[in-house]
Order: sequence, then structure tokens, then C-alpha cells
Amino acid sequence: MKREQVTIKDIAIELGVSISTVSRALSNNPLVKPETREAIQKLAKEMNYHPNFTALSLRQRKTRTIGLLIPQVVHEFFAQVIRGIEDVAYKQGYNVLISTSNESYDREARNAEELLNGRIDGLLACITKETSSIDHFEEYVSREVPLVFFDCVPDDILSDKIVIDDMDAGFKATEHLIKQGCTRIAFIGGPKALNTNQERLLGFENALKAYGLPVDKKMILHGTSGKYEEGLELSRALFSGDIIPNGVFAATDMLGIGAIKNVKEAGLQVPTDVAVIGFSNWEIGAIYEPGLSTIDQRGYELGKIATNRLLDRIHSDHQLPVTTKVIKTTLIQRGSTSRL
Amino acid sequence: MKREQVTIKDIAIELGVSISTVSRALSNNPLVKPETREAIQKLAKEMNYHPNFTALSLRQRKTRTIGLLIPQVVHEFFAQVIRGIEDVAYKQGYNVLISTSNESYDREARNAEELLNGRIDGLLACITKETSSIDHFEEYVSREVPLVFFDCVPDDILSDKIVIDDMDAGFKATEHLIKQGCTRIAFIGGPKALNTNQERLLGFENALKAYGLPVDKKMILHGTSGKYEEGLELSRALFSGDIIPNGVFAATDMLGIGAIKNVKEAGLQVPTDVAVIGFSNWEIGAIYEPGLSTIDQRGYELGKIATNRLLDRIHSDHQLPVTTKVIKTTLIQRGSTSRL
DNA sequence: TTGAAAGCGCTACCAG
DNA sequence: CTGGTAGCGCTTTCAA
Repeated sequence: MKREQVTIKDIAIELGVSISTVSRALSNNPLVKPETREAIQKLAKEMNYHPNFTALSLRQRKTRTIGLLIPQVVHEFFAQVIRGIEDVAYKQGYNVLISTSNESYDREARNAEELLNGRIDGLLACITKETSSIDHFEEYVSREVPLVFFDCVPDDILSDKIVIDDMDAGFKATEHLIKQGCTRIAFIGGPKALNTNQERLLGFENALKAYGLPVDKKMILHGTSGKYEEGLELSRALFSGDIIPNGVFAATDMLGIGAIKNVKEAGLQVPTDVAVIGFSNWEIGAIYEPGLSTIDQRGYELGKIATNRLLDRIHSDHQLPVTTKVIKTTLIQRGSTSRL
Repeated sequence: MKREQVTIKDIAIELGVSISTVSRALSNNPLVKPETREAIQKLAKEMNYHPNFTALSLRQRKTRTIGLLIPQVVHEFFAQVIRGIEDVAYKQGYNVLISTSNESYDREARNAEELLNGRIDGLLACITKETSSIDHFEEYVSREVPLVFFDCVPDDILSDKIVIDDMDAGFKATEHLIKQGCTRIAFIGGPKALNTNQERLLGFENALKAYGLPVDKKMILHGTSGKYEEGLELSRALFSGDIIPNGVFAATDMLGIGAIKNVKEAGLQVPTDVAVIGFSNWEIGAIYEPGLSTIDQRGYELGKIATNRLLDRIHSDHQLPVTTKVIKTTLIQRGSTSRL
């Protein structure tokens, strides 16, 4: 049915030489006589020869493909990460095989196992919100298949990790609110169990303590999705309590925007009555009114760094020591916290 | 260095049987004696055997991988498309190899050629804004490698295409503005050469004509990026002209939001003075104030339909007729056009 | 019911 | 400088 791909055998027959010679000629092996080589290369071009990728992979035991395992794609942060990965991978002639778990632990585990069959040279992974057991990654470690985690990483695994300094970022965000004169600051975050979320909260609490402000558990609320609607709800709960906050640190931009919306609906002014800072630096925050102050999560850099690390590991002929790289974030101030 | 993957040969040696028997046992071939089969399967599990993907691909001449060639990932529409593709692909046991062209024609061409080496079973592609020549896709057609275009598709190629009905959508959007009482309606769009953009403009003009409104070339402006900042600029140009529009059809949501922002800054009210409708139904439009009316571009469905079509083609043992599927869009009305 | 052997497309070794 | 051959891991015919 389908016209088959041209193989070196076809070229060899056509020219009456051996396959070995064709193979050598095509890889510019100097042992081949120049005329022979040119004739072969010319014919190869004419016949539209492309080396068969699968055969090459099998032979050389490498696929020039890296796997990417993430919870979702419809997410500005992951999209940025993918762009970083693609940019580095493309330059080095690698392809990216994408596998989304849809925030499902089972799908993540299944995908991770399936990719462990020699089809990728290494894996970049970000675990889901609900991932607790990491058995499905242990075999990468024991088989020494290059594996680099980024952003949401498991604690107990001997593997490279690239993360942003969530605690430091949480501290900076909270400190910023304090310096803008906020005295009653609330935290609204994503899933309680998520390690990035925990770190941001820790930074929040540390900042309050550092500046002598009380840490009030009633001012700390957790959601599940980290989305806009949840921001609205959590904010409603917050502003119907005993103590009305005058500052809110939201662990995601969408929560932050939901919070602002609620505050405005409650007849309060942002930032005068309540200052709000988000987290991630999504495009929407710059466009929303007022502009949302936020922490830049640097997805693009994260993707690039993780990929470079993975490729280093892939190309290294000896075991590299396992490292955890922590990336510092930057604070972006916009209208939602500009009180002074 | 790395601990090798377990192969059927290892199992065969361990059990003192031939590799053929192991192969058969693992594929549940009924010819194998039950006890032998069970012993083999048990050992395979114990040894953590995973069939080598590359060897399988080479042998069976299929990779269970589909290629995806898109201009960018940091784009809500493409993210939705990818989600649709992944969902269908995952269910059918296919993996997705992603290749972004970064809106560069050269990179698109290079990627397309590189993927034509037997590493994918078929390709899903959306061409870039600047793609004119499509030589790099012709070989897919001549070699009968399954190829399905979606969204931005080339005109002159004998290949499946899945597109949304941009002209109809443009008509609907404009008609909606007219029915809301707009009489001087402007169009702001992306690159003039982009076929989706042209279709939307055509629908716009048709609607004006159908309702007896004049088509004024001064009220039609094109940009290059389709982004927020461009919306601001185009809108500024529009509102500093002789005729002040009371309705704007923006060919992307970001252009629409830029336009709204500019209108507000100019001291006019949305939707009372100027009604604005966008295109794509990005999340930001629902959150922005006022909410942006828009056309739902149905990226998720587009991705699903395109993938199903591609897989049909991959699985079919005879040449399927080439089809173009046109998907109807739906209008979503929000505050930015609710004048009545 | 099992084994031997060919072959998918390619590279690399060993002879000549 | 060139050809023959083995082998990457697997399936599948053909023989036994």
C-alpha cells in the first residue's frame, strides 16, 4: 500500500556496491573513495533517502527523545516550561515525547512505566497534586535511566531536582505586603498536601514572625484547584470572618484575581483597603485591573535548566552526582499592592 | 554502566527454553503449554521485563507515536488542542511527539522533514502564520504517510483538514453586534495573510452587507501578533479616525481585551458606547471586566476530531478519501456586548 | 508443543 | 578502499 521508505539496501543495489559502503559513504567515513562517496550521496538525495530512525535507535541504543511527564498542558506555567524544554531539545537534536497525567496518579504511574521501555533516553517529570507513592519512578533510579524532576518533586528519591525557592518566594511576597503597610494578612492556597504550597505557606508564616505579626490559623485557607472560582470562595469565607484582612497572599494568580474580584464586590478598594499579591506571573495578571502583583515563577528557565541537566546526564558516560537546584524568583509589583 | 533492560533472551536462558517460546508465551499464544507459559510470565514479572519499544517498532513497522507540529505551546488554544489529542491518543495507546516551530517557517519545514523518517505513524499539523510553500508536506502525501491538518491549513494539498468555520463565525459575531444595535462596526485582526483571519474578515464583510451596512476599509485594521498590546494600538488608531465605531469585532480575545482597555481609557463605556466581541473564548475573557463576548473556538474538540481522523487513517489498510471537516462554533455572550 | 532461523534497517568489525 | 557478516530485540515462518 504505502510506498516504502528508501533504505541503504536500495541504494546499494542501484549502484552495485555493498550496504557497508553505502553506510560508510553516508556517514562521511574517510575510508570511502571520494567518487564512490559522492555518487552514493548524490543518489541518496535523488531517491529521497532518510535514515530509518527506529533502526538507528535499536542499533545505537539511544532514541534522541526525551520524555516529559506533566499533570496538564492547559496551564500557562507548564506551557512555559514546555517552551523552555523544546528550545533546548531542538538545538541539540532531541525530540520531546509528551505525556500528561491529567492530575491522575494512576495515569502518571502508568505513563511512567510505559516510558521505561527504551523509547526515551531520559525523563523530565513534575508529579501531580495527588502523588504520594513514587514506586513508578524508583526503577528509573535503579536502572540508572536519566530522570530529572522539576517544580513539584517527590521528597524521597535519589534524583536530580530543579525547583523554585517557594519558601523564599512566599517570604518575599508576604514581606512586600507588610512593607506596604498591611497588618492583617491572610493566606489562600491550593491543596494542603502539595509541597510547593506548603513551602509558600512556610515562607508566609516566617515573614509574619520575622516582622512580629501574629500567625492566625483562621487567616489561612486552603482549596483544591487553585482556580479563579476557588479564589472567589476562599475570599468570601475570609471576609465574612471576625477579622477582616487588609492584605492577601494568594498562592496562585488565579486565586489572587478571584480574591480581588470578591474584595471589589464587597465594596472594598484594592489596594487601599486590601492589598493582594498572587503567584506565578500569568499573563492575565498584567492585564487585569488593577494589575496583580505577583512572583515570577520562571517556567521557561525551569524548563531550560531541567533539560540541560537531563541532557548532561544522558551524555555523561559516568554517574553524575545527584543535585537539587533551587531557582530564585523575582517579585513583580503592580497596582494590586501599590499603596504607597 | 547502566543496568541493561531485561530481554526475552535473558528469560529464555534463565528458563532453558528458546526465545521463540518466550516470545510466544508473553503474547499469550495458545500454542504454548500452559505450565511453560505461566512459568515464563511469572519470571518475566519477577525480572521486571518490559518489551523493548524500539525493537518492536522496527519489527512491526509502526511506532504507536503520532507527531504534532504546531507554531507554539504558550497559547491557550493550542494547549486545548493538545489536551484533546492526548486524551484520544492515550486511550488508544499512542504517544504524542511534539514539535514546535516557534512561528518560524524554516523550523517548521525542518521538523516536518525530520519526522518523516519512520519515527511517527502519522502527523497532525497546524501551519505557521508565515508558511506559504508546503513542499515539506508534499512527501507525506506522496509516500502516503497519514497527515491531518487542523486550524491553519494550507490550501493546495491533498490531505485531510479539520477547521472551524471561521467565515460563519465572523458572520455570527458581526451579526450579533448589529443586533445589539451597533451601526458603525470595525474589524481588528491578526496578520492579513493568515487564512483564518481572512475568513473571519470575510464573514464580517458579508454580515455588514447582509444587513445593509457599509463596508468601510478605514474600519478594517490588521496587526501581526494578535496580542493585547496590538489590540491597544489598533484600537487607538481606530478611535482617532474620522468615524468613531460603536462596535468592534476583534479576531482574537487578546485584541478584544486590548480594544476594551483602550475604549475605557478614552473615556467611553463598554458596551453602551462601544460593544466589543472577541474570538477564541480564552479563560481571561470570562474574568475580565466587563466579560468579553466571544466565539468559542473549540480547541479540545478540534484536537480530538483531528486525532481520531489520523488514527482512522493509520489503522486503515486502504487509502481513505481525503476530507475537510468544518466545525461550527458557538457564540458566547458576556457583558462586553450586552447593550439591550 | 517447541526450536532454529530469517529479517526489520542499520552500524561496525574483520578480512582482504 | 570495499565486502561479508554479526547483531541490536523482537516476531514469525518453517520444521521437527
